[in-house]
Amino acid sequence: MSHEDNELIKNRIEKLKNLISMDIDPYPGNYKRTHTSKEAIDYFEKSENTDSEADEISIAGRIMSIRDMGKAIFIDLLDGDGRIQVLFRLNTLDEQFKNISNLDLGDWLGVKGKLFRTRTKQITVLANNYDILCKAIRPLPEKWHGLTDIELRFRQRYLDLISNEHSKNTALNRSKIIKAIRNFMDNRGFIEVETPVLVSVAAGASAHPFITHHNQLNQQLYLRVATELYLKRLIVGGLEKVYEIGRVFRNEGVDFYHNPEFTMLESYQAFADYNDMMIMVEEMISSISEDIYGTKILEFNGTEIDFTPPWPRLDLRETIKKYSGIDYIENLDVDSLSKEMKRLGIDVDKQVSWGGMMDKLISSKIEPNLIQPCFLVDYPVSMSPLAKKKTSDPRIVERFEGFVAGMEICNSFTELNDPIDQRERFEEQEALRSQFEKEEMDRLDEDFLVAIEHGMPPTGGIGIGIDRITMLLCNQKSIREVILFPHLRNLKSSEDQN
RNA sequence: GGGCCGGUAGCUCAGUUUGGUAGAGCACCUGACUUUUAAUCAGGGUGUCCUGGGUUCGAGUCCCAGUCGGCCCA
Repeated sequence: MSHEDNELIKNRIEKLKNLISMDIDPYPGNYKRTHTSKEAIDYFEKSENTDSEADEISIAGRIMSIRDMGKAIFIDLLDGDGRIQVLFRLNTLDEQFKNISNLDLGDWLGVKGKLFRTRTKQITVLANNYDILCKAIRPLPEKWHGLTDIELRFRQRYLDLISNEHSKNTALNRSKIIKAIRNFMDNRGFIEVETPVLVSVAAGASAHPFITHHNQLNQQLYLRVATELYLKRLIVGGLEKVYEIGRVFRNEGVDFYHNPEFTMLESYQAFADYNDMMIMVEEMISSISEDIYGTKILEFNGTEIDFTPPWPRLDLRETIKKYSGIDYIENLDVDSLSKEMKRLGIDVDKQVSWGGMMDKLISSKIEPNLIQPCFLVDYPVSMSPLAKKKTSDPRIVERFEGFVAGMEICNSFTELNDPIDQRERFEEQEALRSQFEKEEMDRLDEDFLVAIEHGMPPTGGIGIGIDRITMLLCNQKSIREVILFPHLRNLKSSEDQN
């Protein structure tokens, strides 16, 4: 809808013109506030307790509510810390009082005045003077029901943040979680690094990449699907403990657990193995929970989740047997595994590799049962082209995945550092990709192979999905609630957005 | 990819069964009110009923196609 058509916008533009005609700048460059809403309230309470008179203060915020009593007007201002009430009176403001009629919900306002308590004991700023800091020309969502339309909440997240306190809290908690992870890693002597987002081989995970292009170099590039292989190059280079918190991009569907771009923590540690990684994960998650909420036990989706270490280590083979009756070691070829899975009613596509079928078996029959934090340990080699084989059984690698609330939250292995074996595994992946066109496989990265041919020490690596950790710690069922701007389809035209 | 549900005022939603002048609350506009707080009181309806076709004397409502979103399944 255009501005000319909408009466609410027309009214506001009219008020804007009124202000300008009175030589009032509706968009000043700055405003010096002395207190946030919370600081002002704390300050007043303290002065009450010590019997010292509170000085005049200045606050600033967005107008959320106007209660006009004629010659007295109450306005609620919302700032980053919360809300505070302001009282405007005719006989303290005079001509500025009349001008309040040019204010609307959503405008930004700076107010100077002294604090007091109303009859109902609410701490309030008695305005001595005010400045318009920004005139808004579109209305806010309704004050009581707020903004509930899920599509609008995501497309216009700023409105969601204004109207829905829990959305704001989730955003703040996500920031706290990432900070806590950085602290955790930094305190353990890891160094934070940044590796390329634009890569010429989208290696390090089995995922469809996004394709892009560099004009001047006339070079096809991909957005990374993982940071893994670059971080391991750094291990080769002698940086013994590294991590990166970075966006990765996977060209796949969108649902409760997946967004095409998401944030991963990946970390690699020389002279460590996957057992050390398990300890790191359980310590990290439980200590973050403790840091932010003061407890290691949180509710998620109506269930109590106890993050207290140690988390059970469940042998993958035994766990699959327990929940499905299938022993994968007895079914190492495509035909027999697909027969077993069909017997369980799992629809198996002809165009899926053995590893792809195992993935499906685990996600459909095992994952939903893993509610309390646990690790599934020791995976088949053919599902894990970057992991080191167990010395006791070359069909199995030292790999684990962590699960909480039926959701995979991390993936880790003792890194494969035998360059001959690594090359063979990559070649096997490339062969599988040409055999199963629909399925994505890990990619051979020659430059990475050259790196580890120079020698990578024994290394433990871990990848943790930050979005999913945030879901768990913020009690959000959907990944879209913890990503400020989740991916949505485009609307047909910009016309439709208004 | 398949099935089901939804899109009506700036926002939250009725109205669809059984086709007949487009509705409510908040917001907004006019007026009253100097400690209110979902302020209150009196008055005012501001609309591409998601889009495009079709049926019909007549479509928000029925039919078809599309689009965006939600839920379930793959």
